Parts: sequence; C-alpha cells; structure tokens
Amino acid sequence: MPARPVDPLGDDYAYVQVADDLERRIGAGEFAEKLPSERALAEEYGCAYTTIRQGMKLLRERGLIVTRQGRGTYVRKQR
Amino acid sequence: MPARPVDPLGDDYAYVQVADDLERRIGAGEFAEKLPSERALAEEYGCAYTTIRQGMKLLRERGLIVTRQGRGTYVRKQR
DNA sequence: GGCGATTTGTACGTATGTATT
DNA sequence: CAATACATACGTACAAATCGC
Repeated sequence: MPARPVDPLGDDYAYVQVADDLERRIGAGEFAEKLPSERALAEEYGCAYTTIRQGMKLLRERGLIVTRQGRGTYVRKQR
Repeated sequence: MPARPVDPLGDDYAYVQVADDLERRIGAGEFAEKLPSERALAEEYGCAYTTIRQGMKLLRERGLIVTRQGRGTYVRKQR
C-alpha cells in the first residue's frame, strides 16, 4: 500500500493530498502504530519536508495522529 | 507605538513574540481595523515573512484577527 | 471587462535548535 | 556521545484573490 505521490496538477493542494492519502493509509491499517519519519515521508511523496508537516498538522487537527518531538508520530487510538 | 522587534535570545519563540506583541498593539488600539501587510510586518519585526504568518495563525486561533486572501488582515470586532 | 498593483496562500529547500533514543 | 526525529526560522518563488483604474 504505497504512497500515492503528490500530483502537482491535482485539484487539492499538495499538503491536503498528503493528509488525505495518509488518512487513507492509516484507515487501511498500514501503520499499526507509528508513522515513518517526516523526512522519509517527504521522499515517499516526492514533496518538501515542510509540505509533509503541513499535511501532518491537518491530521493532528483531524485527531488522527499525535506527534511528539524527538519521538515520532503515532496513530491515535480510535478516540 | 512601534513594533518591538523580535529578540533572537528571548525566552519565547520568534513567532510567539510576534503574536504577543501584535496582541499588545491591537489591545492598545493601534490598528483601528486593518493590520499592515504581512510583508510590511516582517520588515517591522525584522523577521521572515513565514515567521509573521506563524504568529498571525496564532492570533487567528486566539480569535483576535480575521484574514482574507487578497484583502488583508482585520481586527476582529470583539465578540 | 482588462490590467496592473497589492496582499494573502502555498511550496520549496536549507539551516539550526531541541528532545528522545 | 552519536544517531534519529520533530520544531523553528529563514529566504525565495510562484499562485490566487482582491481592488482600483
């Protein structure tokens, strides 16, 4: 279940595409608990580190993940 | 009532300093209704445009301002 | 309606700081 | 102490919305 790389011509902004695709992958159970590092995701999605961070912020606001400095980003147990 | 430029050695992060100082100036009634442009504020505060944007975001979350693309940023009528 | 000027929005790449392992 | 990972900050470029002429 690989990442769907960001489409620069897509209707949505890159960071929204990232957030939506990560949400899809999380929903599919791809990340049991911990997500790859932000830099690794940037490579996977073919976009900038800062764009990944914008997407992650969206997911935090959606309540899907929790991020801790120096540790990583984790899938939030349901709710 | 000039801006208090960002202090790189301050306890708070630059973007928090910006937000706090703008809140102070808003409270003092310096901006009747419209704030200077983000780029102008960046010059005033001696920091990057993107840092101003982070501070503005904080102020939006605090409910103090409203921002509209192409128009500008406005002081929110109390509530 | 067009055009340019202004202003906010998104995106990039990089550097450095801070926390955890 | 070193490696890893997130956080902040910078500067730049271009896109998109708005406004005035």
